[in-house]
Amino acid sequence: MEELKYHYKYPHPSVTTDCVIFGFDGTKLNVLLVERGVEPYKGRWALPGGFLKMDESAETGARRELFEETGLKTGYIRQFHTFTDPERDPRERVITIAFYALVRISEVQGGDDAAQAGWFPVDNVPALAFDHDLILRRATDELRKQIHFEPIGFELLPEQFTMKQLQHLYEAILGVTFDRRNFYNKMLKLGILTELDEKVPLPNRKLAYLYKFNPESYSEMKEKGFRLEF
Amino acid sequence: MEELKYHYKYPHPSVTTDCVIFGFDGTKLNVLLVERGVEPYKGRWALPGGFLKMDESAETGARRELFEETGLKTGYIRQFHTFTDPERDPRERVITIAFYALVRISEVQGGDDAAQAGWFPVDNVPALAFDHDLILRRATDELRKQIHFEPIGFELLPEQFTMKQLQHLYEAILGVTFDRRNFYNKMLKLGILTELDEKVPLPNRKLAYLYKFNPESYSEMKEKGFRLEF
DNA sequence: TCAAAAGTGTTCGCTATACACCCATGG
DNA sequence: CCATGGGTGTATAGCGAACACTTTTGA
Repeated sequence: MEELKYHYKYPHPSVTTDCVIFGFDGTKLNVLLVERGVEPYKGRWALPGGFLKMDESAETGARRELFEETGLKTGYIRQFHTFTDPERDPRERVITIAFYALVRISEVQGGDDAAQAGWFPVDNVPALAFDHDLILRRATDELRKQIHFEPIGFELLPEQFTMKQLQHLYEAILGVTFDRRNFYNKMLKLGILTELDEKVPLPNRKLAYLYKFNPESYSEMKEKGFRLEF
Repeated sequence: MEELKYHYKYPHPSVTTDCVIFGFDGTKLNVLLVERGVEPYKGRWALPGGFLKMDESAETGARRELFEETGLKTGYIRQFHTFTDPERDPRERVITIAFYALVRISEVQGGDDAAQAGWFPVDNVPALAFDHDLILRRATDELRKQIHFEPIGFELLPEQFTMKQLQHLYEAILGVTFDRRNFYNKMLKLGILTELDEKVPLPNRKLAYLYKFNPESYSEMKEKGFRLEF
């Protein structure tokens, strides 16, 4: 029998973190899922996550998971909701603190984890374990809200990108289409992009300007009380 | 010695909910605090909160706390962040799921709780127990963000209110001042207010129109894809 | 020379803002 | 009759949305 070494006067729930890892493949918003190797929901796809250690904050725990699954040590990660339905885990009471992370698919290394992992378009995922469908939906909603007010989209693109790539990203996240010229103007007027000297040949087509996100000028604007709105 | 009846293979944190209860006194945004009767931080003011029961969701727990402190069974309540710093409680590992609630001060009954409770202006609270200063600050920030996109301010006012009261509320929350005429026009154009037939005499002055929030027309607009923006 | 995609500028309508006068009430 | 504060409308500027032509390159 297992040794039960930890004793409390009152019952305590288990606490986990789960992480919705978003990536962009140039066309669609994708999410990284892992296949469960153990019961319950063995063989089902699920969000990467795990138990919170007693000496780490939730964000530290979520970053640990992120690293274990993608090999990435930086990147945007944000806590967005804690899921606490008493029935959400069939075994015992488990509450989970949910995060979403934005990563560059190209920089992702296979996880150390033996678990099978894969990218899926967010609008076409298989049935997930536990309440992870709900968590994914909530994360997508939050990302959509967030991108109106914070320049987080750049975390999903290479450091240097074309305007068209950026437009596709916004369109994929928000589920709308923009007029190309208006999008260009609006983005440039925000003043948070730096135009690079180099141009890049598109897939056997002509040359396009490259841009990069300019965090300094964004911080500057934010300090001056500027409220980004896209 | 206490009886330790609950046993686990791995250590589990304690989980609490804390609730930032906002009220509006006509001039300033206020928060309900309770005085702690036990160590640690005995005698310090703190946010109402308590341990999550094993068979209730976090929101149910937070509503229970809300009722115990204010006697209110309805009202707006929203989870906004979970605080997990390992050092946030000096006794043991405690994570807290934080909510904010919006109530009408006038409807608040004294809590059943023996604890001393009181309203404080959010910009002038005493030093709080634990990390409750931080939680309060974060709640205020969230409320400010939220009120731009959701018609939640009405939860803080009487059912019937004058335009001036509504303006004062928005000004108190956002920390700005509005032009009276523009505020009137903007609010009325949103189409979520019903003008009542009755007028009310202001404090020994003339008569003013009364309005009430119209949730039906708001739901209708929301379904049509209208995005409220104030 | 033709197709595909990038770069660029103008017009128009709407919305946000700034602003002033009249009226009702109570003292 | 005077002071206080509520109710109302207009003029202007800035922003967002709609929109077309030219240029480059590879096939």
